[in-house]
Amino acid sequence: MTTTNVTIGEFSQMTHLTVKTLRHYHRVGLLAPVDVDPRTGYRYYSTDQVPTAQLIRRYRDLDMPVGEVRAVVTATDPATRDALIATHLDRLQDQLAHTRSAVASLRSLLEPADPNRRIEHRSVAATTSVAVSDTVDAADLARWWSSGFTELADVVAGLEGTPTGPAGGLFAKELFEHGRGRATLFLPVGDVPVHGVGPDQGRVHRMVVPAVELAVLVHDGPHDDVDLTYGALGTYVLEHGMGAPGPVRESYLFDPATVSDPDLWRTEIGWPITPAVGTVSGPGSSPSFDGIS
Amino acid sequence: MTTTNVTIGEFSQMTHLTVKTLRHYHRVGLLAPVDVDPRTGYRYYSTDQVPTAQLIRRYRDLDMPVGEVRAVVTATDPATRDALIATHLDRLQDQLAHTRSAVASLRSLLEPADPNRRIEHRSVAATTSVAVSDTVDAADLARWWSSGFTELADVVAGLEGTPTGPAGGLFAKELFEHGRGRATLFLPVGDVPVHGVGPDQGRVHRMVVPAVELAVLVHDGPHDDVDLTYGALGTYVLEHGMGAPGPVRESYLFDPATVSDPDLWRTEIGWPITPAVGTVSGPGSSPSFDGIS
DNA sequence: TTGCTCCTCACGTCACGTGAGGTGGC
DNA sequence: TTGCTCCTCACGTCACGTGAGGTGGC
Repeated sequence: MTTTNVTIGEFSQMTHLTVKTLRHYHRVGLLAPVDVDPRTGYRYYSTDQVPTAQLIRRYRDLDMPVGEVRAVVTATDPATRDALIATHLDRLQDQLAHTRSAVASLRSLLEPADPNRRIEHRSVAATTSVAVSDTVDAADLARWWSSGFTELADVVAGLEGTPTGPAGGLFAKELFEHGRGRATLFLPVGDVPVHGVGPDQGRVHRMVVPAVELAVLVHDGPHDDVDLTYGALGTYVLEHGMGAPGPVRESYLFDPATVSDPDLWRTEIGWPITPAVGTVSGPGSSPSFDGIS
Repeated sequence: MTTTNVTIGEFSQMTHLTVKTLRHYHRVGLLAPVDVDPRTGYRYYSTDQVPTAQLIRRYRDLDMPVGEVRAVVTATDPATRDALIATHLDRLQDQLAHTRSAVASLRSLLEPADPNRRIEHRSVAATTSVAVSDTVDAADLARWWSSGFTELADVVAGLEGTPTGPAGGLFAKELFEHGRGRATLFLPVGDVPVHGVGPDQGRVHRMVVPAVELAVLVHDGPHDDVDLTYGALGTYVLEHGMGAPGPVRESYLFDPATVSDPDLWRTEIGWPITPAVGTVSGPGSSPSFDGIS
């Protein structure tokens, strides 16, 4: 073992980590020098530590949080380590996909605006459903949504004659206003008794989705752009002074388990409104919210 | 114009920007409400502002800094705006490329280490060169390097019998230790009088690159990984207690103007060492630093 | 001995989020 | 009137960087 202890400046030149960064990593316990002179406070690193420092640099280059880097470089079990790395690489993939769709979405936003889409009013009746509910962060919503769909489908698969309409979602306004709030995914099962779904089956429970008056606008394509439809719909509702409390609804006119291309998705957004007085609103016979009305 | 003023909460639901974020954007002057009640401080937004908010969301999704987003959304000239956007999209491309190479580099680091490469000692004589020098941030080094190469090549193109050796670089240690420092790119032109390159021609100037003793290690491939070679070389030099002051040198045994695939690059890294006493070091006849020695 | 390297400590940066404590609006 | 919405202000987060003021090592 011909290792040598070097000063922080020398170690910095060897690893291309700045002196400030090395002191920071010492403070947060990510990379401690092998020796610290108790009198002067001088840090001494071993040439042994160069490979570790190089790995740390790579992980940080990939924006892995410092806490996770610490877990990776101190992991004794290679399987644990590899799992952490794989999880992070997946995260990078997700970010890349997100960036791609944001670029596409920006391009389409900069084109001349699409003609105003048709908004309709709809009275939706209460429906018995099976549902999953959670308080979630807006940032995690997409992941939550797809795993929730799978959970629901698994439970409903064994039931007869179900579902009786398209799946839907309820999203509390705090989810958008504060970035965290209640989200519910439901599948209408009608009034047939549902064997095997008692008050609780795993996280899936029965619930009666309440009746509501909605202004409804169709959103085509992936949900990265769904804020555009919310904007158009909210503008309409508030300019007509008919906003009402309660969660926003979404109705999924596709099955994400079989339609894997989000470009083919069709979603209806329903914004709660005050019941129309002196206005004739449709009897709820449109195809989309049928399962609910 | 059927616009309506809405509260911050309503605007938040319409745009999917949180209330906290909207207040922040007001504070930093990115998106001001059309009206603020002077008595209560209540913010009121116009439904007109929804499209702008949606754009802001897209730009921020793409990690465009708030200051730039402000410039983009307040730009009156579409050409200016488009240029800002294009610049940012280029930045994203660079980041993507950087991430890709960091992933590749991580994979190779996790493989069993490559056999130790051969380090040689070399005495390099002083050489007359043309050069560009700047104090640069380490983060900008790659960009600086390629544009500097172009500048040098342009000036040298008209000279006869030049260059007399491969291009090289000098990098002050502060560049690595503090993330900012002096960097020099040079092309040896020998002792022939160089017409047209006086003391100054644009940023290109003549300089005598001084003689030095070096430990030299070859680095193959793109420079994203160059810290690995610095680590191996620095470890060797310091374990033998022969570190010397002065900038690190690089010698580029390829022409980046013609070899566009960085996988084919071959770079020599030279770390200053104390002149060998009682050790026979090569006479400097190796091919790489020949132009300098 | 000079000056170069290293040290600590407090604060700054960026884009928000958290949370306390309080008031206005329907 | 209740409680829900909105407000400000101060501080926290993350991963460092900046800069002042001071000491150690060759």
